[in-house]
Amino acid sequence: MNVLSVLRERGFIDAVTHTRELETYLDNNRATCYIGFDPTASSLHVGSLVCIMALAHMQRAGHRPIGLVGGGTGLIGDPSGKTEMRQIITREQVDENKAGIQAQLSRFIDFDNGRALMLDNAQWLTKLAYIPFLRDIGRHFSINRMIKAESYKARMESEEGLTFIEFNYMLLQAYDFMELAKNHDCFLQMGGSDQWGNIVAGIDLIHRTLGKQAFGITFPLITTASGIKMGKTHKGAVWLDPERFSPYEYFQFWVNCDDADVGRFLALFTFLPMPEIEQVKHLSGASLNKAKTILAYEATKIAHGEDAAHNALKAAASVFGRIDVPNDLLPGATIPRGVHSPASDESVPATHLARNGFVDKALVVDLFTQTGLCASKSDARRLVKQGGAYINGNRVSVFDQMVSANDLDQGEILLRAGKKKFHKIILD
RNA sequence: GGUGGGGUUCCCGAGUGGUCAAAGGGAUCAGACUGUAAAUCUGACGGCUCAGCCUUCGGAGGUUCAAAUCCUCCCCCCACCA
Repeated sequence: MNVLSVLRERGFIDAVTHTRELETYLDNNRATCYIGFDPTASSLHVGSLVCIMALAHMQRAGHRPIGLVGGGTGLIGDPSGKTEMRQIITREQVDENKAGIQAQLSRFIDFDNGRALMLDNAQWLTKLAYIPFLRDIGRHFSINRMIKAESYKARMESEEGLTFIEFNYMLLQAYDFMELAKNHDCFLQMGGSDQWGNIVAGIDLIHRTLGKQAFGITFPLITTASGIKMGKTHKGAVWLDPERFSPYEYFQFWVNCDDADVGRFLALFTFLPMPEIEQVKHLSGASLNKAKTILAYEATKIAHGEDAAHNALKAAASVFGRIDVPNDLLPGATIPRGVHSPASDESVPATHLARNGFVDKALVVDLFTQTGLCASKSDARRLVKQGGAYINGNRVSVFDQMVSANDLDQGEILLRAGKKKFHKIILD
């Protein structure tokens, strides 16, 4: 089965240009393809995961992915799919963020021996001279056509308007594609569906300047079953950087996905074989939770490694109770099978505090605030008042309760806010 | 550059001298129900030394017993005109 079919089957495809020709091209070439990533943050988040996984699939199929960091375009800001102007970032920030992104991508893609490339469009974009650019590139673009593009239309009609530099984004991205086609033999660009206009513009430019056929694939915008863009939580974006978003939280993010999303997410965000995933779609009720566990495990393993996935699973079992992973469910998964019993472990978020004068000195509410479980002391009071605060599994009923000696369990205290948020206090 | 309209608590959006920590909706959080799901219902939703007090309504001043609401200057956004 060729990559295109794999991607199609797993739900990656929103639109494809020149389907027939692209299929032939992929069948007969060790193709090079690219996706651009914004260097607006030092970490990628699950919003980019579809793109990342697509690159990984391309590599598995023997093609060569290029991760292009938009160090040059990041200085401008893409208006596509945005309702307001994006903040322009500085050169220094771009460089810093670029490093973080490269490191993360290498968890999903193998960059050894030129099997994949990491490039930065600042390399060529910052060298452009205005007049030659207008003369050689600008002449190929029709304003009439551009303003009809969905990405610009929305902004043209909005109150915010569209600035001239944003309007140039399409030309720059098309130029990127042309540059990659010329120097790296890259004739396939992929991206989110909001990139369609930009990708097509690049294909056009390549055709006009190099006289060659290039291709484009776009991915659907992944929304959750409840209709919101995937990857947003109360804490903001779900980052791939373990420093910003721990593997435990990452694991929990997947466990907590909507029932209706499990099959779709397994297809998109794991490499498990499709026939097995099809079986999951027949599950319902509580048994679906086991599939969520596997989804979480596999996704965490891909992003953070096997050890991290393992620890997250253990941590989940220890705070939420035993987790049973049956042998016959998604047999292709590498998750440890059987019953995972609650056991003490190190993956629950923890805070170390000095033991001295702790007992009968520390206010329970303060602990909730200090550990970040509550945003403020008022928030903590509220939590207690509404019965959502627990200390070692016992509900806290009075807001000014002190920590007493019986609250210590081998020098540790397990705090819980609501049903799912845990934090451990360890006394040194 | 001119004229007009705006900037309100996370977001949208009421409020045009006291009854305003500020309607309503969304988001979020907690409780109940469950399966660490969804939907639903209930409650909360600026901070604190919490039945009281303190700080918020673009910024800085001013009028007043009292201002998000009135006045002055400044900053920013939008529309139309040039």
